[in-house]
Amino acid sequence: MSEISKAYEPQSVEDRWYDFWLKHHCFTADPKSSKPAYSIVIPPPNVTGVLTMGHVLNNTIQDILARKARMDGKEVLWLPGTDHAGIATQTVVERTLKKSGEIRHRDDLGREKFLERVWQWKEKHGGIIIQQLKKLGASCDWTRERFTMDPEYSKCVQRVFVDLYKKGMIYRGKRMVNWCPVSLTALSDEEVVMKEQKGTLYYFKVEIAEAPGTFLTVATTRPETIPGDTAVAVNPKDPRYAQFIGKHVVRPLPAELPREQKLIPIIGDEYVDFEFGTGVLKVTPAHDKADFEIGHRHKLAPIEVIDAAGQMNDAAGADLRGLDRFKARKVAAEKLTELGAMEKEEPYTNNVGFSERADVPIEPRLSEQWFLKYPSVEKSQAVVAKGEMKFHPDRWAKVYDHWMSGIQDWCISRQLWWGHRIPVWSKKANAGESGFGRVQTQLNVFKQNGILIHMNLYTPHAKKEGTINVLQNDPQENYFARLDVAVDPSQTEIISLLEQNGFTQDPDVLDTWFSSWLWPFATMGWPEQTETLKKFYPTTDLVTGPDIIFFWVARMIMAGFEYMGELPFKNVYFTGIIRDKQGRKMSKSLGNSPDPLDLIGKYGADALRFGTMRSAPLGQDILFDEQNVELGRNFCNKLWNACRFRQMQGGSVQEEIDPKLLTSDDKWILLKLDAAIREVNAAFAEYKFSDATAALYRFFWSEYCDWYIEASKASLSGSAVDEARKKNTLAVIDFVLSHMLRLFHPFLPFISEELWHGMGYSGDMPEKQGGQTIMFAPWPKPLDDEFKSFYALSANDEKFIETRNEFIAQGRNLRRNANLPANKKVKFILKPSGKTTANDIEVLKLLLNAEAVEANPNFQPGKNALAVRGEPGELFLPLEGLIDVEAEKTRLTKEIEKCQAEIGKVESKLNNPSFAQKVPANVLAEHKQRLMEWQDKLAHAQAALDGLKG
RNA sequence: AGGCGCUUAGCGCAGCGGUAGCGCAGCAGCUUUACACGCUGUUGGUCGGGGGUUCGAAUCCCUCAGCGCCUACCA
Repeated sequence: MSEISKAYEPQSVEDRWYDFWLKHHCFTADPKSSKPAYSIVIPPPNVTGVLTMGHVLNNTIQDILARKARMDGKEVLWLPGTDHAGIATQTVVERTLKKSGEIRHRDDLGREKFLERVWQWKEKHGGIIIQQLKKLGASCDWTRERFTMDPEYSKCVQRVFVDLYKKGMIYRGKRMVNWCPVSLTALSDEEVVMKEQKGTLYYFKVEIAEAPGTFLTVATTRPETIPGDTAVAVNPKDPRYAQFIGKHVVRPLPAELPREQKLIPIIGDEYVDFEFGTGVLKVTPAHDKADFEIGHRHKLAPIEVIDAAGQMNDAAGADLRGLDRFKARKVAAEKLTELGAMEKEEPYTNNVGFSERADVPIEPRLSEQWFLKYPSVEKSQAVVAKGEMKFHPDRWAKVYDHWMSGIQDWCISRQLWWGHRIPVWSKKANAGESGFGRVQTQLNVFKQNGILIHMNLYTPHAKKEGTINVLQNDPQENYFARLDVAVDPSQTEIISLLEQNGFTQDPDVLDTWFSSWLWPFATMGWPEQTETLKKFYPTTDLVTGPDIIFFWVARMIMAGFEYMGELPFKNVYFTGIIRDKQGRKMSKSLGNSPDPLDLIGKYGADALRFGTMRSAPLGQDILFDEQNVELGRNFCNKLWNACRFRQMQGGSVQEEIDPKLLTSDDKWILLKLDAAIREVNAAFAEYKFSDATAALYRFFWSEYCDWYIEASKASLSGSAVDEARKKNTLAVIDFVLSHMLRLFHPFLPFISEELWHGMGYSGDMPEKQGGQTIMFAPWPKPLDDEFKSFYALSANDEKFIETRNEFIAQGRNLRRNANLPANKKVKFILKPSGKTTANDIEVLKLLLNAEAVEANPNFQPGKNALAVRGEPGELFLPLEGLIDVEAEKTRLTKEIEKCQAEIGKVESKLNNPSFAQKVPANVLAEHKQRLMEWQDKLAHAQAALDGLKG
């Protein structure tokens, strides 16, 4: 073993081993391997993103799982990659170009030039996060890194689109969608987050045209949409208003319009809640989802008054035209007041949908979009409900089930440029044109030749091939019919035919999640039945945040069933959310989000990993505190020094252990190792990583370092070193350390590898199973019965050391009671209770920090000698007048009180007649035993107190 | 508004029917020859409130309160 420094310096170690692993292809998965498969696909981070604490948590867990699986002898594929993140990436590039003054709008560049710039941006900033993941130690198979806009991946996306189109699952429809006036695109329901907003509820009155002087009062939060109102609705069962149904009211805005153009009907609709507001609802079909449906039921043509960018249009009238919708709200309210229509304004809190990305209120807007009816819904829902796919923690299964039950069609088109362009070519025809007969005939030739091609003809009257009849009752569309042709973009012949005939490709791109939902198989070479796909699909575990359970997890399950006929993963681990010390979410604006790379630089990647895992219990949010990382650093340093200590003892490495030479301490630590292995295994089985780290922490620090190593010094460097015994102790130490390093490896990959080699433990391992790297060393097995009986390990050894340690703790206590500083060496006297070996005495001396421990079976304590009693006998600390009698009296009195309290508790139970009758025998016996123990302690303390007085 | 979760020592958590525990912080002492990124000792809690079941409740049931998350078209 090479020379080892006093403190662990991760910086000099980590890069070296990462390069080593890469150079030796340790992360590369071999689909031809005969080992059982274990696989994870990474939740692809945004290609231009940077590493956050959330990524650290998520990817550390994946790395732990992957590394553990390798040590378990699995063939592991951890498949990495990045996501093109349509809106986020496009927004960033657009903003940058605007900021530099290069463009005012993306149209200034045009689609192709703009996309060139995005690709440039991606080349420049993309992949930073990949480098950062490497710093963290992520053991991804980088040879298989994928990007959702890779050519092969894009083909998968288009193929799936065309397939679902053919199946009639994808359709085009004019619907109310969530429109983001900043990103200028439609969003799916999942991309809308509800936020509580403080606003105003405006009450205004409208006159009933047929009954002049009679008014209805309407309550609204959005007076700016009044010009878009096409009716007021009341509940037909509402006795106050039912009589007015069929009459008309005069809409107050736009003010300049003549009265007869502002007459709108009073309609009856069960949707209206007569408890709320005034029970009269204004109906704005163009700008409200519910109103749209009411409008639809009553055949009311919508009036659009807000444009795509959220500004009022001409139809909104002279007062509002050109204003931003929020400015318009105020102006509209003022106008109502001015007109004398405003009755009152009340402060009001309601929930408003915000665009997740742009963080502005979305505007419900009628527009033509592509929708997907989800495939394989029932199967996907059942697989979790039946427990064939497990969620950890499982309460998320309920959330999933609930969402799947109320699943809505997915709006998959986005009015963006960065993404997968929708592979549909279409042409509209006016009523006078001859239609599409010629093109259809030509396309049918391709179809007959088995080339993927699907058509939908949209007309006001006919339905063909699953057509959705969108043109009916749509006066805004001025064409007669449209032919949509979905075709795989690789079919260039068809596309040129289409384009020659005046067809153009749909300008929109697909929602980013429409590509991510294929991730588990599209990354593995689908639709080819590749070796990789056969070996590694379905994947074993998925690790992700619960915030994307609908965005991603649910959709992957459905895509998995639809295209692979099988679930995409067997287990889903949902991490918590990383928050700051005060429990706030990490965010850029709060500045409470530490840069993980800074932390790695300061403390090391292992420290960051360990600190994070230690504080991340399953199913709970994580409060990030740099102190945890510091603790991880301290832990690594302790591990480093524990190994350094072993190294300083010299001797040859990993000798055979001779059962005959084992001390009780040796046996004890072997049993503790066994317990630790079992605990860590149990924790892994339940994905409880914080339990695993806690067990390792306790075993290594408290049991191994604090007790075992200190005790073993008796054999290693005591007054009378027995060479054979020393050699045997070193063998035990090597045994424990070599197991421990392996247990640590998934959590602390770098330092464990460094020490594995540094200590020479790799030396006697087979090349592929630990010889080359600890990564493939076999995961420690619990000690079996054969092992235990060969080394004569028994519960008695464990019990003996445990009581001995308790005894030592009490002995150390004597010092404090006597106010003796730790550096004052004192002599203890032991009155042994049974056989006491020289080694036992030596261990006592070391652990008591004593000048000497004198064994004297006939010792008669004089006055002022402190005493404790335990397994090895009675221990005395003679003090000859140095003792602080009062302090000791206080302590003993306190102890007596404690004993009496406990005795009281147990006695009151035992004296309860029904207790003895009803309680199980073992519990009764245990209580009696407990009573005796406390009584014994009481007697002892009482005697000691009496001794002081005497 | 519904659903889920949480409430145990200053902080973060474990325990989930039979003597309230762990880590960190705090306090006191210590250059004990692996480690001050350390060692030794140690102070903190009627387990959110109330009621019930039980011989026995932090643990099971009911109820109230606070916090958090998710779902939802109440203007």
